[in-house]
Amino acid sequence: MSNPVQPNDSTEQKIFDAAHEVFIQKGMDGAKMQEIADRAGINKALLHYYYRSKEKLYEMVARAIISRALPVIRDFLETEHPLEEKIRLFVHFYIDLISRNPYIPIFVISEMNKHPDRFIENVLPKEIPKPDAFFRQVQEEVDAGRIRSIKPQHLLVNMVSLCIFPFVAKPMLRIVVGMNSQEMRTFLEERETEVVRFIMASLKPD
Amino acid sequence: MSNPVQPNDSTEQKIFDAAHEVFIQKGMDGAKMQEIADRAGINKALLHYYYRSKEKLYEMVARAIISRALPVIRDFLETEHPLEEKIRLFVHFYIDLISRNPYIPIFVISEMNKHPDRFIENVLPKEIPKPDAFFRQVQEEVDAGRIRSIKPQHLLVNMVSLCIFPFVAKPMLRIVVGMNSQEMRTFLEERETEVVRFIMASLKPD
DNA sequence: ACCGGCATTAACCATTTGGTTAAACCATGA
DNA sequence: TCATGGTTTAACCAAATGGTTAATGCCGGT
Repeated sequence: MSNPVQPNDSTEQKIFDAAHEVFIQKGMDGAKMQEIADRAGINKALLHYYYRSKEKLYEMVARAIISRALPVIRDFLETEHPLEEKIRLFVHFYIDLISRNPYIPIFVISEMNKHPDRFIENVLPKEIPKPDAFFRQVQEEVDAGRIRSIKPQHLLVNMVSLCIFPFVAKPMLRIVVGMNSQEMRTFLEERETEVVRFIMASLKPD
Repeated sequence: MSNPVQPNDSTEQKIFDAAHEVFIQKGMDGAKMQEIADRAGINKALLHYYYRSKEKLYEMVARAIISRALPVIRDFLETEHPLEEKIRLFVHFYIDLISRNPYIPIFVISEMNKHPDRFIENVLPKEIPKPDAFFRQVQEEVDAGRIRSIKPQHLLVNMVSLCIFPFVAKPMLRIVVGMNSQEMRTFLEERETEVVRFIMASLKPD
C-alpha cells in the first residue's frame, strides 16, 4: 500500500514514507504528527529533528507527489507525434499512472481546494509544462479538416476528465452504478480502450 | 457566497448556514466549531445546544448538500425521453446545478475519500436512484444500430466525467491551461454546448 | 577506554479543540 | 408581577496536538 519513492531504511526515509501515507489519505488537516511517528515506529520528537515542522514535512511530501505526475504530462506535451498517436499515448500513460497512484488526483484536488495559497506558493513547481504546442497541433488538424471542429482547450480538458474522473469518484461511482470491488476493477481496466475509442469517434470529421 | 436552503433568521438556521459555509470549504477535519460559532455570531455553547456535537452538525450539513444534487440525478434517471434528448437534458441540468454549486462534487469526493464509512453510513440516503433503466435504453439503441457500440456504464461515466471534472479541477486547470478568472468563466460556460456535441459526435453509428 | 557528535527518547509545554455547566437573560402567560 | 420555560453566555474542563528540551544511547575515531 505504501509507495516510497526510493526504498531506503534510513530513519529519515521511514519518516517520509509514513508521512506520505498519512498525508495522502488524510490531507494536511486530518494528518496527525503522532500517527506519522507511530507508523514510522519512532518518537514524535524525531519528526521535528529531521523535518522542522508539520508544514515543512507536508510540503516535501506534497512536492514528491506532484513530481510523480509531472514527467508524464511533460512527456505528452513535448514529444512529437501525429495527433491520434499522441492522444493514444496520453491516455495510455495517464491512466497507467493513475491506476498505479489513484490517490494523486484526489490529493491534489482536495488540498489545492482547501489551501490554494500554500499549494500554489510552496508545493507546485515554478515551471509547469504548457500545452501551447498541443493546442497548435489540434488547431492545425481542425484547419486541415482531418478532425471535426473543436476548441483545443476543450479537447484537452475532455481527455483529462475522461481519464481522471472515474478514479477520483470511484467510491461514489461504485455506489451509484452498483458495482462490487471486482467489477469496478475490470471496469477501470477497460477505461483505457474505451476512452481512446470515445475520443477518436468524437473527433471524426463530419 | 452563502447558500442557505431557506432564508430564515432563527439562531438554529444561522448556525446551520455558518456550518454549511465552513464544512463545505474546509471539510470535517479542517472545520472548527469556534469558527462556525463566530460566523454565526453566537457563542460556541449554542452550537451544542442546537446540534449535539460536531459530528451531528456535520451530518446534517452533509446530508443537505447531498440532497441538493439528488433530484437532478433522479429526474434524469426516471423521466422518459429519447436517448439524445435525455443526454442533452442531463448535461444541461447537471452543468447548471454544478455551476451554481461548484463545491458539491469536491466536497463529496474528498469527504467520501477521507471518511468513507461515516459518509456511506450516516450521510448518504438509504435509497439512491439506480441507473438500470438508462442502461437498458442505451443498450436498446446500440442493438438497434442507432448509436455505435458502447457499454452503457462507460457512457454514463463519460457523461458525468465531462460535466463534473472541469469544475472539480478548476484551480489546477487554470494553472495548466493558463487562463485568467474571466477566461475560465467563459470556458466553463461553453462546456454545456461542447460536452453535448462531444458526446453526440462520439455516439454516431459508424 | 573514552571522547565527541549524531540519533533517539521521555517528559514537558502552550495552545487549540470539542464539549460541559451553571448561571443569567428574556419573553410569555397566569 | 412573578413564575416558567426556552435561549444565550462566560467560564471551565479534559483531551489532543504541534512543538521543545534536556538527557541518554550509540558508534567511530583516537
